[in-house]
Amino acid sequence: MTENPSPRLFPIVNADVALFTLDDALRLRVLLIQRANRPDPGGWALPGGLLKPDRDDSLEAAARRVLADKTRVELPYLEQVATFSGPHRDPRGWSVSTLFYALLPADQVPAVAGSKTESIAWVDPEAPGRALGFDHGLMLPRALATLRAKVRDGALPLHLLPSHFTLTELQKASEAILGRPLDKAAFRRQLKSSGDLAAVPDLFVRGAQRPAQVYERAAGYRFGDGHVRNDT
Amino acid sequence: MTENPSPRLFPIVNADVALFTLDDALRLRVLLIQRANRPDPGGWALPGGLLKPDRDDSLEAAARRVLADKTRVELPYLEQVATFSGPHRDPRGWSVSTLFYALLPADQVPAVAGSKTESIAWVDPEAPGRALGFDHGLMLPRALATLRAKVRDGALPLHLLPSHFTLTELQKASEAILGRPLDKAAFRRQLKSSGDLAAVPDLFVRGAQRPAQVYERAAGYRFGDGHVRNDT
DNA sequence: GCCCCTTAGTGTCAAAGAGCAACTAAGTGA
DNA sequence: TCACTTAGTTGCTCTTTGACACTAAGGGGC
Repeated sequence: MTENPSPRLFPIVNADVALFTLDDALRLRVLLIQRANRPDPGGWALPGGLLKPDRDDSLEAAARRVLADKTRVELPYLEQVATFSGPHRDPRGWSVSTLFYALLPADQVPAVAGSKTESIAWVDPEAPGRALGFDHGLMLPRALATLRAKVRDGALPLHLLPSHFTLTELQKASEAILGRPLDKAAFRRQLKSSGDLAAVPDLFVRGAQRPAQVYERAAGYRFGDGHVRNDT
Repeated sequence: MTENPSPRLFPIVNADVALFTLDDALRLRVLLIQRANRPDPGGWALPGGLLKPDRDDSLEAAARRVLADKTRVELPYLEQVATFSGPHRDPRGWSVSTLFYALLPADQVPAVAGSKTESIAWVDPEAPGRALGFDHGLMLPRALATLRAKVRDGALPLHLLPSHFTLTELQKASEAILGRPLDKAAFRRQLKSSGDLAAVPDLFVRGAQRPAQVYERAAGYRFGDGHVRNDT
C-alpha cells in the first residue's frame, strides 16, 4: 500500500461500519473485527478501511466495499452516522473517518465469516467487553444512538429481519434496538394505522399455539427516508 | 496553495457551513458567499474551505476557522450535519466535504462582512434564488432538515437570539425554523414544564402594550445535547 | 383623564395518543 | 378433553396537544 506522501497536508480518509444484527435470542449484536494489519494488529475494532478514490464512488460505496471484503456480506442497509476527525485518533496521522451503521437480516448472520487472518465477534453494543481501537469506543454509542433515534421516531427495523416476518418478531427487533419492552397492543395499533405493512394472505407461522400471521413490507415503505446523499 | 500531489489516492477534504440567523423581520436566513477563487469564481456557495491539518484540530475547528476567515464572526454554535463525497462533486477531483450548520444570534448579523474580494448574501434557505456551486444545492436542504428535526424534538434555538429574550421572540425563532406557526399557549406550557428557561427578575421589554418578561437560559440547559465528538 | 389598540400571558375544553390490563382466539401436546 | 402457550383485540385511564377564548397591562390619541 502506498504511503501518504504528505500526511501534514492530506489527511487519511476512511470509512467505518457498525454492522448490527440479531442473534438467535433476538438480542442486538454488533460486529467487531480483530485487526490483522497496522496499526494496532491484534486489537478489536469496528470493520473499516481506507477510502480508495480509484475504486470507490462515494464514502458509502467505500463502506460497502470494506464490509464485503471483510465479511463476504453484500448489500446490507447502510446509513451515515457522523464523521470523526483529528490529528491523533489514528496513529498514522491526521485522519478523517466517516461512520456508518448497517443492518443485516438475522437469517444472513451465518454468511459472515472472518478471513484467514482476521477473526470476528458479535457483541452486545452496549457492553462490547473489549477495549476498541482508535476512537471506536466513541463511535459505537453514536451509531447505536442514531439507530435508536430512528426507531423511536417510528421507523421499522425491517432490515434486521427476513423479507417475511411476524409482528411479534418485528416487535422483538424494535425492543432489541431500543433496549426496553414495548406494549403489544400499542405497537400493533400503530402499525395498523400506518399502513406500512401488508399481511401475506394465507401465510402463517405455526407452532404449539395460535398461528401467527406473516407480514411483509407494504409497497411504498422505506426505512431510510432521510437519505444519505453523495455526489450528483 | 499546494497542489494535491496524488489526487487519485488522496481525496480533497473540506468543511462547509450553513450559517443560519434571523433577519429584522425574524425570518430565517442563511449565508451565501460569492466565490473569489478557483474553482467556480463568481459562483455562489455556502462558505467552506479546505481542511488544513497543520492548523486544524478537527473538522469542526476547520469549519470554525473558515467561518472566521470569511465573515469575521467567531464562535457561533456549530453542529455536524453529514459528509458528502464523490469523484465529481468538486472539479478538482475526488473530494470529501463535511457539512455543518451554525447558528448566529440575530444581534450579531451586522458583524458579518465580506472580504475585499468576496461578497455575501443572506437568503431564504428554502428559496436561495441562485444556483449554488458544487453540490451545495443538496447540502442546504439537508442542513435545514437537521436543524428542523432538532427544534421539532423540542430543542430551543437560543443560539439565534441574544442571551436575553422574550418568549414571543423565542417563539418567532422556532416558527422561522420550522416554517409554520406555533400555538402560543402550547408553546409556553412546554417551556414552563421543562424548566429550561429562567425569568430574569424585574426585567421587562416595554412597548406600546403590556410589558414582556425577559428570560434567559436556565443553568443546565444546552441546545446541543447530542454532541459532535472528534478526536480523543 | 378616558378609551382604544396592541401585545403579553392564562384558562378551558376536546381530540388524540400512550400505557396498562383484561380478555378472546387458535393451535399443540399430554 | 384439557392445560398451556402465544396471537391478537378490546376497553379504559391518564397525559399530551391543539384550538380558542379570555384576561392583563401598557402606550398613545383625543
